[in-house]
Amino acid sequence: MKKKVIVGMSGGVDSSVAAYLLKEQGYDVIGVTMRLWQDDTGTSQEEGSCCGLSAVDDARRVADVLEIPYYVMNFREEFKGNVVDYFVEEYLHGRTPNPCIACNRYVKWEALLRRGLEIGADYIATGHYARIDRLDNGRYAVRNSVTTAKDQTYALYNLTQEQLSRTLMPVGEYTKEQIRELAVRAGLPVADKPDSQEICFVPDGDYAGLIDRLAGDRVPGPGDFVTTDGRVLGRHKGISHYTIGQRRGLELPMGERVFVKEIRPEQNQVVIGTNADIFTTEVFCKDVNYMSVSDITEPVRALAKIRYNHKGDYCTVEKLSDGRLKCTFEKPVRAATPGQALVLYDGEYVMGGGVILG
RNA sequence: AGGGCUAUCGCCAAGCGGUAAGGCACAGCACUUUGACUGCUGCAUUCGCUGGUUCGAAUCCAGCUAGCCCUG
Repeated sequence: MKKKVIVGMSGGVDSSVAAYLLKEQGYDVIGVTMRLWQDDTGTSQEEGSCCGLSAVDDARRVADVLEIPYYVMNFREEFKGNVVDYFVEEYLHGRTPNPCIACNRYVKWEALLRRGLEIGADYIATGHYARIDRLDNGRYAVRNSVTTAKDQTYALYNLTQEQLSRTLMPVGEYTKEQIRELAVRAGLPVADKPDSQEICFVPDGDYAGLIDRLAGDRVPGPGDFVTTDGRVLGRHKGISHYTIGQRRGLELPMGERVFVKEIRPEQNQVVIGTNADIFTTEVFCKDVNYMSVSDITEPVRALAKIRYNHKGDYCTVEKLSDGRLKCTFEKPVRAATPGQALVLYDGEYVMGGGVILG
């Protein structure tokens, strides 16, 4: 009896090859594109989006070539509630969200997986550059892709054991180059599509416009730029326009480069400092998801990534009585940003992670 | 309205008779799952204004204007 797998197809090269590989491996493959954001009017939405019109067209063509069943499923509500609203809310509170992590956990691996199970699937699969292993301790953990250059484990730290036990990521065994070659060899019509870039529901990068549209008068207005010792340096455009470590767009001619050191939502202030001012050695995080380990009972040394694309630095992780994690880095890290994820690594495996606190 | 000082790119600031440094800001591009960081490129034919001296002035001289300080 063939195992049935639902492949989330974005219309891009990676997920297309994932479907191809699974079929080659003997699975009963069903292609699904998730309708996430695009509205019913069918307007705009260009390439680079994971949920636009071209995505559906391309995915359908790939499914045709592979001769697998293909469906478009509507997840707009789930996406709006778990990703977009969260994204906006975080910015309103002066934090910097990572929507892809929320999308993975709550939309792809919760809504899609549930829907897949309902139609009899055994697994869900995606085109992520990561691998999943079952460890000796019985736990499932996301493992680095064979290419460190294209590693996407950071965005997957929040998946549950249940979700991981039903997940396949065939693309993690290859490099991006090999994936493109496979796409060409398999005759997939998307072999040379460019990688997507921006956050999919803000393709033009206009965060402010999106936040204005969704939050309206709840968007925080202008306030003061201040120094740590309370000196007012100027006016800012509203805290949702800034993130920790940001330099550009401040419009503060201080003679030297200055950066956002802290955002104080309750006082509507943005604290400014020099580059040296934004390094910290201690980072706290909450909402911890444990992956390769079931818990952290005593201090442990681990590599930690503080943002996507951070190469990682070593720290000692300690679990506090309230469940939060205290990470003490061996070397100060730059611009730890509330709202972003801190992901811990145990060798090649994701140990767990949480959300950075202010 | 007596005396002194200063006026150079959006901000700060070199320059001191030989044909406008630099920093910050800003813009574009690259990179990018932080509107991040970083990198690259660009950014005063012109030096408060008007005359004068000189082969040649932002640099010297005169007047005017503006700001600051002191004395009334």
